[in-house]
Amino acid sequence: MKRKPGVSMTSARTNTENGNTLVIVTGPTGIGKTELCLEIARKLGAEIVSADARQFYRELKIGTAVPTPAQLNEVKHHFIGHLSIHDYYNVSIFEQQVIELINSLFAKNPYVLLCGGSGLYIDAVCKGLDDLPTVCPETRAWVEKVYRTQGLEKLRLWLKKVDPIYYTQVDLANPNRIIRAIEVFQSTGIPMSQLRTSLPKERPFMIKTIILERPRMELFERINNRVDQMVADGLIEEAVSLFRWKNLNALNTVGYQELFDWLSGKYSLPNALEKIKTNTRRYAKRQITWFKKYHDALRVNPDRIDAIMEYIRGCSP
RNA sequence: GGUACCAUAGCUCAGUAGGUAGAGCAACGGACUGAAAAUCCGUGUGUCCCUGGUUCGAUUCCGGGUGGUACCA
Repeated sequence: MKRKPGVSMTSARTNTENGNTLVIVTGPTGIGKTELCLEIARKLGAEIVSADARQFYRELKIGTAVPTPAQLNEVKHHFIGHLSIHDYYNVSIFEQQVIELINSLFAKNPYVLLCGGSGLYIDAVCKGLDDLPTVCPETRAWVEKVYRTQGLEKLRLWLKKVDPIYYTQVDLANPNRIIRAIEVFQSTGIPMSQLRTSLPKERPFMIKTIILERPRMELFERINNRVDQMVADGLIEEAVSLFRWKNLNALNTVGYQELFDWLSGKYSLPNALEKIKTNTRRYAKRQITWFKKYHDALRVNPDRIDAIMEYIRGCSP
């Protein structure tokens, strides 16, 4: 649960002998990652790997602010639109695929860009995940059904019985965490608390992390404007076309759920659009909180391209 | 111009039979290991419009301003 003090989150154990560098560009949604990454990629001749867990899905374009076709054409991007919303996917698969990919990309260029705002996915690339099982859908459905029919307290008691240690560590108000721990035990017979080591994996490359920042008010204004732009670009039509799949996990996403609620008659369209803005702002806030633990990163305004390039090219991280 | 009503948190409003105040939303802070744009936890941030008066004490009662709304001219 608690991370060991002093262990870096983003470049814990790296082998820097070969000089290969993974440049991570992250920050809250709407800060300007896409534009900046494109410019960095041009300067370095590097390719871009997305760390944005919603841009994976090819059906989600407008609402997830994927790069334009022109941008995608100019610089090679990976992990954008490589999945359908009907596919199963998770962070662990991402970790394996990205590590494999970037190691092959280093054969062409000493720099690879990892660009996106999904903190858990970035952590998976930087320090890896423990060897936890991916459980079969039946097991999850079973545990979920117990939660729905018998409530959270029932799950807590279940967890207390199968993993009393994790019971004292986990957020007991968060159903997702408890469900996960139970399903891990049910499918392996090993308690979650034994499988979690939290030991960072060694990566055969250097990591430099850039966290983009702007004044809060400026960021929120950009977010509000971007939502308006998405609507002008056809977000509503996109949501309407996906309405029948509204229960898929990939569509449990800001920008879609609010419009689905409107389509279900829950509230008016102007209300739905206002809620998209609010929920996007909250998402940005959660991201900002997450990135606060990246202690060894460069925190910079995306306009300061010169400082950013100097940081990337500089000898000392 | 006259009459009535209103003025309290960023917004919409409640309240204090006189003892410096609280809801919703917004906002802010935090957690996070295969659902992560997900999921979950925590926090009131206030010249109670201004100014005199009464009072031990006024956001509350009274007078006068100012601003707003409605109706009458």
